[in-house]
Amino acid sequence: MSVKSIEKTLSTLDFFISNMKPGGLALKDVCASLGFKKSAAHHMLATVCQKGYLYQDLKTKKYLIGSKIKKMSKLAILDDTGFSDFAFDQIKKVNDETGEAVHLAGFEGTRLITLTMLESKHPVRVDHGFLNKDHAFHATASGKAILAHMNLANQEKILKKNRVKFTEFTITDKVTLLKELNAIKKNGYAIDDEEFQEGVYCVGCPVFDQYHEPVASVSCSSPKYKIIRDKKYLDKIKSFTQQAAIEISKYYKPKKTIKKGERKYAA
Amino acid sequence: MSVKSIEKTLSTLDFFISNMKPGGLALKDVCASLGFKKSAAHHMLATVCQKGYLYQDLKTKKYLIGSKIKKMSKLAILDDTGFSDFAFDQIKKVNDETGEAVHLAGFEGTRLITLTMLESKHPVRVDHGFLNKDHAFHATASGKAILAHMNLANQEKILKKNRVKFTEFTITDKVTLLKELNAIKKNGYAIDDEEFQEGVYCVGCPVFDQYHEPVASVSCSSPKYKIIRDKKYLDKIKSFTQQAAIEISKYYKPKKTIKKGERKYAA
DNA sequence: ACACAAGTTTAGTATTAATAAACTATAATT
DNA sequence: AATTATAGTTTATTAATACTAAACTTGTGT
Repeated sequence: MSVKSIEKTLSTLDFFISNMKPGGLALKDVCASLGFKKSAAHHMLATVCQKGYLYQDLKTKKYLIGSKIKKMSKLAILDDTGFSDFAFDQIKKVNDETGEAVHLAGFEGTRLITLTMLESKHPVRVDHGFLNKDHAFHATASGKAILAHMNLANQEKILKKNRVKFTEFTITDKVTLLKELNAIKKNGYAIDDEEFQEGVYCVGCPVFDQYHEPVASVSCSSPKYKIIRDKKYLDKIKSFTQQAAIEISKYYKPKKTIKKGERKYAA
Repeated sequence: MSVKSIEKTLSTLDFFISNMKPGGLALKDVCASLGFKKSAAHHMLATVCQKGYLYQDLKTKKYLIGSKIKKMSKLAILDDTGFSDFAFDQIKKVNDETGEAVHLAGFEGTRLITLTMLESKHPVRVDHGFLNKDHAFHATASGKAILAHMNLANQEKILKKNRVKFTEFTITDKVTLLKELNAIKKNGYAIDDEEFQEGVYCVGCPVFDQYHEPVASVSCSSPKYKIIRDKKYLDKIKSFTQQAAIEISKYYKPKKTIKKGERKYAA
């Protein structure tokens, strides 16, 4: 079950984060974009302002990002960039060698999150269109690579969530998907053959922590026609992606600087 | 009117931001601290997780800061540090010359926010205990300095909000406060004589934008006994604080780099 | 293996958030 | 300057929803 007024509120914050304009956003803009009644939206925004997450300009009546959200941006808690930074060199190597888009994905509970990515020859470290966006576990090489190595209980939790059909090749059937995951576990890499986007072929390899629990994945995407045209091209991508994932896994191995005690399992 | 479920949710996010622990926070911790029933809290947290603002570790069941919040911390929208950076040198000068705590406060709608502060000899640029915290307009030198120079309509809006009595010296009576504000406007500086904290005496001066609208204030706090002991000490503090406020106001004067058009009024 | 603690789910009720309409204030138009 | 239009705010009502309580499940420690 979910609490609807919270959903609406957080969707509104999402909207502000993605669509902020210099002078702020007007009530009617929020209503128009999110389909709220102005009265209800007003009550909601008043409450959000009261808590300091937004604030309303006294003259223009427009809503702006409040101090609470700004405060968040300065918090040390959020600095978990260590892993992404460590992984970056490896990600870059795959990008350099293949010239294709490379992604590093992590997961939070049942969500798959893009931590870092590199576009074909164009490094994009801060592209908020894709970065931190959550993706489908069942329809991506990154997702399946992680999923395959998870314990069955957590696998189940993620698969229980809606398995959206993105293309005609998206595997939505549970049994088929479980077979696929088994194969991935044996092979050590996952394939996304136009399952998320048409014409896009990806290879994904899992990153493990010190307990050999999957915690992230590296994936490399290529236009499918290249894969078809040159059989060896896939082998090349596969090998570099796999190597990167192995190297990144070492982040969890030698160093004892990582939190000990609390973290006995994969996230 | 305010929406209670939103209040609770945002209070919960506040709680996570302020009280986060390495392994995350447990449901029972949230309930114990905020006085929620576990069932209700569970529904709420499930929704917040669904929206990606938090997430739940699959093994430990503890709740952690989600990607949405992390994403916020990387957004360019939030970078309004220009003003604080410009002001810092002036703030520092007051701190160097007086050795006392100096604050730069701005405001968001009807809230007074600490933007930067310097402790006696100990520069604290990132102290989340005080930074970005919102303070009382009616009981601080910073607040009254801004309030005095505001237009009456906005003054009214802020004064309408609860005027809490912090000490026996806090002015809560509206008529008395309005007289005080008039005097401040004439003098060009505001005094907080133990109105917020006992034994603490502050001087506050307004910072104006290009339209001569008050947008911020500089304040300098001193233990009251020093003020009593040495009459000239107050003059010294007053003079440095005032000078800083005048200098900081220049941020809005010459440079045309500031957003033009949209911002015709004070925030 | 048992008991305890923490988290999850469910169904029912009472509170609450959304509605609609009236009102106010501000901006645009003639 | 007066009028109309537009956006935001407030209020009372009702329909919906979030909270409660209790049963259930899962996991942990003894």
